[in-house]
Amino acid sequence: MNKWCCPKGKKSYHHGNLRETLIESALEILKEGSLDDLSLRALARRAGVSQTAPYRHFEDKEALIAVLKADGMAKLGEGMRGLIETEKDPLARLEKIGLQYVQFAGKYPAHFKVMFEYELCDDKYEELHNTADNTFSCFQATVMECLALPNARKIDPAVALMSAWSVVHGLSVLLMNESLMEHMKSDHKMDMGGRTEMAEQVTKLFTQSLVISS
Amino acid sequence: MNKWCCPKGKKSYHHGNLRETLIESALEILKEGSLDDLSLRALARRAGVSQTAPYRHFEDKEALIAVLKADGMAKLGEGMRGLIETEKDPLARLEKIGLQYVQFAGKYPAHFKVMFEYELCDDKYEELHNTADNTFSCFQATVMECLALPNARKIDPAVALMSAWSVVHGLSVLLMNESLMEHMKSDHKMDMGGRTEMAEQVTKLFTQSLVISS
DNA sequence: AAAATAATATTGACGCCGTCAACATGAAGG
DNA sequence: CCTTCATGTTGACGGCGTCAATATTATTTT
Repeated sequence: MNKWCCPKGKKSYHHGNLRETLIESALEILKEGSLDDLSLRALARRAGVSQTAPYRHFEDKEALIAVLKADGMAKLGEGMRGLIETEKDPLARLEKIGLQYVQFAGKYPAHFKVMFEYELCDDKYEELHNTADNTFSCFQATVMECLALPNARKIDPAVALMSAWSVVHGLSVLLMNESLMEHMKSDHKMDMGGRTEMAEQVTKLFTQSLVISS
Repeated sequence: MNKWCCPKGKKSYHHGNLRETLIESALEILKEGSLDDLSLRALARRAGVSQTAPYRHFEDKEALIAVLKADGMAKLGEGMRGLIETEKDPLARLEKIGLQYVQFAGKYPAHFKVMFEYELCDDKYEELHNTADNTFSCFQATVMECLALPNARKIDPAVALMSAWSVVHGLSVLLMNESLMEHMKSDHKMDMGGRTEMAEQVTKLFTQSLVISS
């Protein structure tokens, strides 16, 4: 395939690579814009194609969103798998995973929002389902390793998992919300420090709660 | 005012109470529908009024949203103030406040989403700013009381505050997300139990991390 | 090579949405 | 009574997701 791809930018009736182009454009928009800027029509425009062309590649807008969600989940998962291999201490790894999670949200807020705020019945999209499952397993495995530590406190695994996830997810969301952070700084005389430092300290406080304090 | 209010449901050119009607309708929609169902046109329709009538009472859609956000913040704050008066033990109170927070999100997910996912420069809306500030202070004060306890561990106040808020907010958000919860239950053999129990245990785990374990 | 088929893209329309400009109605106050 | 001003209406604009009908081109079959 792709044999007919126009060699010198000549306009041809068929685009030849529209699906990938649309996805890439969408990811670019998510990098520099907000969720509202993401419309099928805008993507079509950007690809120099008619407004309904995308429907030959995505059943509807949700199907495109599902791909973007899967892409984000995959990126999150890659980072986690990297840390699973390089950081063998479960507690230290959990802290690093948490930091990574928060930084991802800070770097790509719109993409992060699509991943977690755009709801769709996602077992309808197999790739998304599997990818999310995979990424989630990395996180879960690390928490479970922490609970298996000799000095671990006795905590219900489900509670530990939800707690860990809630901390990093909540922190990600709150830090992304400018007006909330503005409240903290100006009106309550709180020095929030940098994103990274805050994330490090918050995750550290959490991991400490998993083991017997020495 | 209101003198001209139609006494027997007779249609009159002037509605007489449109602003409140719109707000109430919006709150109803948030109770039983999703955020997408909330449009100025739908509200106007529901009030039996033309599509541009709302613009005599709200500069634009954001201004209406600001009112809804303020309303939600006020309700959250009321609950917190109630607990400040009835529960004097800071740790127990923090747990109850956390539970309340999570339950609010569970009961009114759409309203909760408007409050935290619909971003707007909210110091443009004074009432919202003040209400949010007030509610936030209740939460902050409780965390600070915990840190002032005799057996409190030494934790940076900003870190403790962000941690506490992250836990309850993150948990609220994750529990609201059906597909994420579906992942947990089906694919990872986790029993999440009920919303309430999970919230209780998660917040308890957090408050324990604030004090020296006995 | 020619004809049939399937994939891909286009045009035009529909009903939503937020919002604006111009106009209509009617209550309030001199 | 007559003006003023808040409140409501009509009609329009551009944007959105999406559908039906049509056109163009790639691939496959004959």
